[in-house]
Amino acid sequence: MEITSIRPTQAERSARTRSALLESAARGLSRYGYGNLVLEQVAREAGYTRGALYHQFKDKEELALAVLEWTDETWQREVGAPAARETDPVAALLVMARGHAVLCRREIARVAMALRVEFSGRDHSIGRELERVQAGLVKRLVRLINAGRREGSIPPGPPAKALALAITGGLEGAVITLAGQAPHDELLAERVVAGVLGVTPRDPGVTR
Amino acid sequence: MEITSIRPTQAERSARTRSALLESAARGLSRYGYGNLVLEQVAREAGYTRGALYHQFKDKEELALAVLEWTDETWQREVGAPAARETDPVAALLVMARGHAVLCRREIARVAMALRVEFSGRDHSIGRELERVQAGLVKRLVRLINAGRREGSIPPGPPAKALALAITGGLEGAVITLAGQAPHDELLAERVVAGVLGVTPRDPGVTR
DNA sequence: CAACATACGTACATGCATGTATGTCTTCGA
DNA sequence: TCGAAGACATACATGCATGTACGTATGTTG
Repeated sequence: MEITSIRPTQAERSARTRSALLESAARGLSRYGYGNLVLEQVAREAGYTRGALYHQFKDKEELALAVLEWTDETWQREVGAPAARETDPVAALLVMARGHAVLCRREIARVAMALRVEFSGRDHSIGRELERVQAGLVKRLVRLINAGRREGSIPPGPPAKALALAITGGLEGAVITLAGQAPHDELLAERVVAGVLGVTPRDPGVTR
Repeated sequence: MEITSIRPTQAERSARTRSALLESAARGLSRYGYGNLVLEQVAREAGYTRGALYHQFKDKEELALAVLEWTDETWQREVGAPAARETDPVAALLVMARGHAVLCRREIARVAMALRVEFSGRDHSIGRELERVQAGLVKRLVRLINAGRREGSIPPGPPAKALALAITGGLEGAVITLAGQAPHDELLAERVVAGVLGVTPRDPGVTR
């Protein structure tokens, strides 16, 4: 970290406004969706005008793609990485559930759901990027599920991919609807995942 | 049923076009959401023009409200009613899960999710109606959960309302993401609900 | 069958959000 | 220190979807 207070260099300045715009856009996307998102408001809530926004991003689409990338990175860092440190597959899946619930309190996890409603399955760059991210997550879940089944901690049943899809959707839906009702959101997120997997979580009853 | 084939009376004609428009709008809403829904396309896919649409509905908002009401009625008839015939609370909840999954194959269940993304929590008539429907469902779920807990078939845990919210969201999210992958969607919907409740379903998957 | 109402199509007006072009000020490199 | 480039604001042009006004044809009622 260099000295940044007195006179911010241009790169820093640019980076600051960029993240401010990204955060504002993420809030807007999760609240209103892509179609209803108005860039004037995004810029103003970040403390700028549309001029700054169009200076940083080519157009609305590229802004949305950047937000998507940003949220994915955040997810990988705050949910994916902790889960990766678990050795037991089931434990890893449950850690992901809890982490996702916690992340959702910051209402950034709704971005994916919002964009999915509007672009899922369409021939559109946002839709494709969305499915790319989703596919990566599903792939990871499938590996964990298969590992758990080989290990015997996850019972056999429907194809692992179906379980993975159900987990991503069910988890997102549940925590969004719970709207960050701590502390139940974590427990219930865990229960959704455990239920789909067909395992019984240790469930301390009173979250400990 | 009167004779309708030779010369449709005006009331019948009107009713036909109205449901055609409603169905088209429902598809459009679940695919694109409210903001991206273009009425020209809605009308054309139903075989009419925007003139017919504006004759049947005051404006876009009223159309969306009518769609919402229509989907709710469909849900009550095809999912709610069968569940109401079950005496055991847990059985009723699981029947609802399966029914919801089946309903989702017709991609009308996505309507609520799509509208929720854009209007949830906002001061808007669609948002309010959405929450009204949601509140009714949650109330019903809460009653079933409480009954099950008194009966002992559902273990104690977080507030019943939190469970109910998690069920609605988790169920919707899971079946939407599964996108009607029969037959797994039914089983996994059931597992989501069972997981949230903290019960173990009989699980005919491995047909014991 | 005549007068009227209803179902629907067509044409126009309006608003609003996006994207672009231009201008101003600050920072950077030589 | 001076010119160039970057960061951002302002002003303008364009497109597109909504809503409305009007026209037409098909039923309906006396």
